[in-house]
Amino acid sequence: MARAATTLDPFNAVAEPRRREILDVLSEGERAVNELVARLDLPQPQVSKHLRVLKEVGLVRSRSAGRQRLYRLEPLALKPIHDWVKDYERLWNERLDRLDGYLRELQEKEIS
Amino acid sequence: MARAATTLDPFNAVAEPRRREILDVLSEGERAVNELVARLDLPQPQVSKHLRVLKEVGLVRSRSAGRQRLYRLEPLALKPIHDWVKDYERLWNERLDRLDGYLRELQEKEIS
DNA sequence: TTGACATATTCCGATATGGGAATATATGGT
DNA sequence: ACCATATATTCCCATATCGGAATATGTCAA
Repeated sequence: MARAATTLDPFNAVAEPRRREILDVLSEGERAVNELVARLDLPQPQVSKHLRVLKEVGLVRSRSAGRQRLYRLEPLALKPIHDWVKDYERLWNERLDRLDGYLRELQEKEIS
Repeated sequence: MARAATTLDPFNAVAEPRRREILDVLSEGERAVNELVARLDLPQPQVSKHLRVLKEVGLVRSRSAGRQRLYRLEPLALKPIHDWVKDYERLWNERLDRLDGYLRELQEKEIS
């Protein structure tokens, strides 16, 4: 077995920087493949392929409009990622607090 | 070129479920490879290999203690991921709000 | 129907990945 | 020095990945 399929979960889908860029653009609103290609300066097939992956994990939805295909973000599909990292936020805040405390200590010594 | 190296950024490192599990255990505190192996029921070499990746992206640090090697989490290295998804939180909350509003509307109609 | 435009799919090649097994490299105890 | 324990590394394999190029599919317009 190689790496887990990108299509399985949002973590994998989002591991690809280009796909994150696509999502970033879509966070501004619905966009045609066309516009994404122009915006990201990527070959059209690559964009379509990335969109396919994003769609399979439920991160985007699409609808047809004339000969264009409009993609929109499905932000809720990112929640699992958020939920996972959120728990770690506490940990690094504690660390920063300790660092802060340490710096204050140093400063007091300096003053005295 | 194939997929970007897992060792490049935390997004890739964390895309692997086993590595997320390792981090989850380490979030409880420093652990020896030994203990991780027992906890996760994985072959020792795999654990060491995953730890290597996590170390290269700065997600963990290690220190020697006798013949054991203790690994500890470096939570701050997860912040880039948090920062990225955080911006989307607003979007899905808005969506949920609209859904909520819609449900209230329905309810009011029902009452009247 | 034919042609232009928009998007999706397929085929190919290079590469990185994760797992397994075996082995190497510490380090401590006797 | 020798052995046991703890961990890291290496080798090999099957497979999935991304990129590029070419091509297929779909849709509108004249």
